[in-house]
Amino acid sequence: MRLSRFFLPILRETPKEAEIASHRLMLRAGMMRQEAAGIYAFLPLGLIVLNKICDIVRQEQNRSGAIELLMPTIQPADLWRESGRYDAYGKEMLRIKDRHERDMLYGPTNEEMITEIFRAYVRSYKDIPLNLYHIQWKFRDEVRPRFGVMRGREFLMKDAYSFDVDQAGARHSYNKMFVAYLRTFARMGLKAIPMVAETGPIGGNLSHEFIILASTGESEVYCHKDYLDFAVPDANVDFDDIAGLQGIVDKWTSLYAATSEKHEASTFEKLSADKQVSARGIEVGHIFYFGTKYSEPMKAVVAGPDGAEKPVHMGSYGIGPSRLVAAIIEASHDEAGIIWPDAVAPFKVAILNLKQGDGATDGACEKLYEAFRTRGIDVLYDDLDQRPGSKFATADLIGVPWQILVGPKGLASGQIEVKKRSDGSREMMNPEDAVMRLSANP
RNA sequence: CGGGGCAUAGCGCAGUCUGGUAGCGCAUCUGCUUUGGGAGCAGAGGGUCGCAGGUUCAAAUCCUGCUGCCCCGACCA
Repeated sequence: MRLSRFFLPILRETPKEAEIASHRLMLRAGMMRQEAAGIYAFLPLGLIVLNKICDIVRQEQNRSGAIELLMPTIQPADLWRESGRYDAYGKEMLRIKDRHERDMLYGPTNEEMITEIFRAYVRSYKDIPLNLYHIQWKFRDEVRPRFGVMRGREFLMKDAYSFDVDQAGARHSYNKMFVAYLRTFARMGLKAIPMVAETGPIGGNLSHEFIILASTGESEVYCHKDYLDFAVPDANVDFDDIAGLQGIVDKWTSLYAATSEKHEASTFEKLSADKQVSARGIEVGHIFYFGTKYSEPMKAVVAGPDGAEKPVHMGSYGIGPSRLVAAIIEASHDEAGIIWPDAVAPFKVAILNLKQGDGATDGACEKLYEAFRTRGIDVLYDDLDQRPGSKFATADLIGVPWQILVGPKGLASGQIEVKKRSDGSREMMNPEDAVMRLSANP
């Protein structure tokens, strides 16, 4: 992408409403724009990142055997009357009427609808287990939205729903998501720790929140330090290996880890002092097993081998991709701006033409730009007619992992400078070597 | 939902107390000079002062009502 043809409205000054780093940086880097309290438009740079996050989420959901569909944002109220949640959900649910005065709502979650879809088609135990997910915008009319997309009212959520014949099956489905989540967050460069959690209005009795540690997090959390060094299952993990998967989950739940709601100080304090981590955290995922809470009232039943119909055992599993954009920034930034982990970086490489209009630098930049493009590397070419200082500031702000500085100084000896955003290290090299180096492991 | 605050140009702000026809920095546009960490000079454009009433010869400024947004707390992917 040529910066001169991109839409990147960066701000030099911080809008006054932004208190925390991710909110500030997302506004300054031209990633999003607030349209109302807790409601944001994603601008091109923000959307690229959001899509990369969704890609990773999708890949890991698919790897675990979950199947993607897409449900609507607007739902009929009658579905929610069946489950009893139309009255129970309260003011967080945005209720609307259509032109025929029918009660509708903007979905805060999709248990009812997925159960309706399931019961419409699935009749036999032979057709399950089944895990269906979608990535769709949700609306929860939060009392007090804040911190940008960290706690917005409209937010993107990946929500998966599992259906099993019995509790043991549901447990395995739960474990699949547990392991998929470990992999998902690790691929984004995050250390997410599963913590025992309250089940909230979703219901059920087995639940973990996936929390990343960050000083600006909204939850108080307590955990064993060793979790920070646990190895995440690799891509070859066998999701059909019931015992193997249970082993992974057992390991990841063997040590103390709880949010403040479930915190037991007496247990926590028995850990040796150097293993006690008491911190703030950001919830980036939440998984639940809730049995027949919805299948029973909504009559989602399957016939067993004996012909008897029984309600299915369900679980639901959420990840907030829009919140993850902010969470990743909270976990990875410095004074100058964002530092994107490679996997979600909007561009891997930024070429900075330090003397736009100069034949030598223009030529070298164009050649580099073409070389990266033909190799399929996401590259941003800063071809604006601006001074070097502002180009450095922009590149640092938007957090591209690798910056290639092309100026007369280096070109005099046929070299360009490669700067690594994460640690600021720089190295002079030939353009060809830079292309080789940065194309090596995509 | 309780408590506090803010609303003036794209962004950050001054002007409001003490009423007199709106200003600063950055950004934008034009020209020239610059070019390795947010350039300099000269010029230009851009605002029904959140909305609606009221007081007054005159309202960004005073009064009343409304709306939006932010922060702290209680609740939440």
